[in-house]
Amino acid sequence: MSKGVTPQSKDFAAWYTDVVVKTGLADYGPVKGTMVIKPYGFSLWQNIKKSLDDMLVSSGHQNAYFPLFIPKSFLAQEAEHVEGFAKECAVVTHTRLKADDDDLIVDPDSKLEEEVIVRPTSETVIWSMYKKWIQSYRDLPILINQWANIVRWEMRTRLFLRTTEFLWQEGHTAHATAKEAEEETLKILDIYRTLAEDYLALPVLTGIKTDAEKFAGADRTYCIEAMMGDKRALQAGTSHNLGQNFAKAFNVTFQTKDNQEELVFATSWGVSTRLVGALIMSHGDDKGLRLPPKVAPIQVMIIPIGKTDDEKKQAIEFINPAVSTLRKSGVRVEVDDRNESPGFKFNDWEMKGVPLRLEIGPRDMAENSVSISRRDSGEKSAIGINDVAKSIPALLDNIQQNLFQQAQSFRNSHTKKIDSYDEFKSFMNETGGFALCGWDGTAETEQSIKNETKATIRCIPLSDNPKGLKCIYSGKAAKHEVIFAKAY
RNA sequence: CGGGGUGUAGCGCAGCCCGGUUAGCGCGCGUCGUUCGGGACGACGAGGUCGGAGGUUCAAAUCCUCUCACCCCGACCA
Repeated sequence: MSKGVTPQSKDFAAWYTDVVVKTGLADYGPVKGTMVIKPYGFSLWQNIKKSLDDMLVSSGHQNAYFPLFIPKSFLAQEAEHVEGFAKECAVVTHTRLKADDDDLIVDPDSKLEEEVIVRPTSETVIWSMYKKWIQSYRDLPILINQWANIVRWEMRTRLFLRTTEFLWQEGHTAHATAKEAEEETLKILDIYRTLAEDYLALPVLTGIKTDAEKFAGADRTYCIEAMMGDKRALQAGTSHNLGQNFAKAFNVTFQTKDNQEELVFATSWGVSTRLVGALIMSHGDDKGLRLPPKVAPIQVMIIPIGKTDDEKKQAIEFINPAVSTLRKSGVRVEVDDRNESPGFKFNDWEMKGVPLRLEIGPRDMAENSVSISRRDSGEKSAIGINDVAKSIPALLDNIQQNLFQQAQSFRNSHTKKIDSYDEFKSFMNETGGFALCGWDGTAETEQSIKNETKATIRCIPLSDNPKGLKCIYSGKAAKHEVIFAKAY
């Protein structure tokens, strides 16, 4: 294995893969498009998961678990939904294997009467259950979330960004009124924005998807969109207002207070392990990862330095009281006592994105201090041993803020208002970034622009104000001011 | 499914065109010793049905045929 990772400027895609594999976040699985999330990557995911789960639970949602397998017929119940997912479903057709000479073959006698699909998302199975659970307005709302794995048999995959199987959470709520469902959809969008910005240090645009880009079966899809280090857009989370579409498909009605029968209103929403990819691509640099402290598996790595084992042991003893204090206050601190050279360890933990590194050697101990390095800025300084425990939380906080600000100013400096299509084309082909443009609201315009430039409408920002704008493509009066970008 | 490419040690590769008997190199790995403040070094050592099947030949990693797998580009993709 060569040292370090491919520089971003040389090949962003190769840099990304290098980072994921060499830092031990994930590895390729044996089946095409699958990945193993290794302990370091899983720990990162669990920190993200914990942050979001706390917010979901404290906003009144409950966790539950629905089956992996769905009757094939369920998918067909909602017309747009089936069209959206049919092409990427794993289908279970048999239940047994049998020996055939030296080989294992599918036992033809075990063919299923009704084939079963592996969930690509759970709306259908969940709504088939909600039908049983909902009779009266008193049964509403239902606010359920599940943490699960799903399978979408995509043709082209990339670690964390698009894998055949991935982990996510999917919320599925049922409401008595359209207003309540819309409020829920927006509440979740705001929780996702908070997760991205306050925990992942990832500035996001919130907006609504065009009909072409919305979820198959939704009335409206809201999303958070982020800019990656190569200026391409990544959809980081979606929140759908499903209206009464799934209630119609599964015939889920309830009795109102005044004894009327009405269809239930629904929402669904999800974020996935793709967020890990978003973190990597928005904060990473040529040395590797730069993890935001709030979700970093290790926040502080301690490197003892000494010519002898004895000196290293002294260094560890020197820092131990501070380590205990930090751990008690919830800081994730580790000591690297591997038998490697200090230089190797510095590079290793920098690649792995640990926010703070403490070096302790004879020189530090003589000064009664420790050397401290920030991964975000590369800054190094010395801190008195007695100040370590109290300054580190503040430093971690500062790193969290700084990563957010760097990502935000990067995005802002690559976001441009454009009103000529010629400029738009060269922006998409050469410069790259987010283009803020007028759009006439037609699917034809959207499709033509996609065909000609590969740029898509990422979202109609919630702050939409098309007054006086003209469509970048047709020149007609703009219906919306939208964000165009090339996306993952 | 179209176009291109690659399969040789855990990883990255050379050898193949022009067949030759013990198949190499770097990294990594093991043991021991010296090192240790920005990717240390030495000695010794372990590790291979050369993707698979068939063929040509005295002889195949190398030539021929078939086959499988994976990667990249495209089409596709909430």
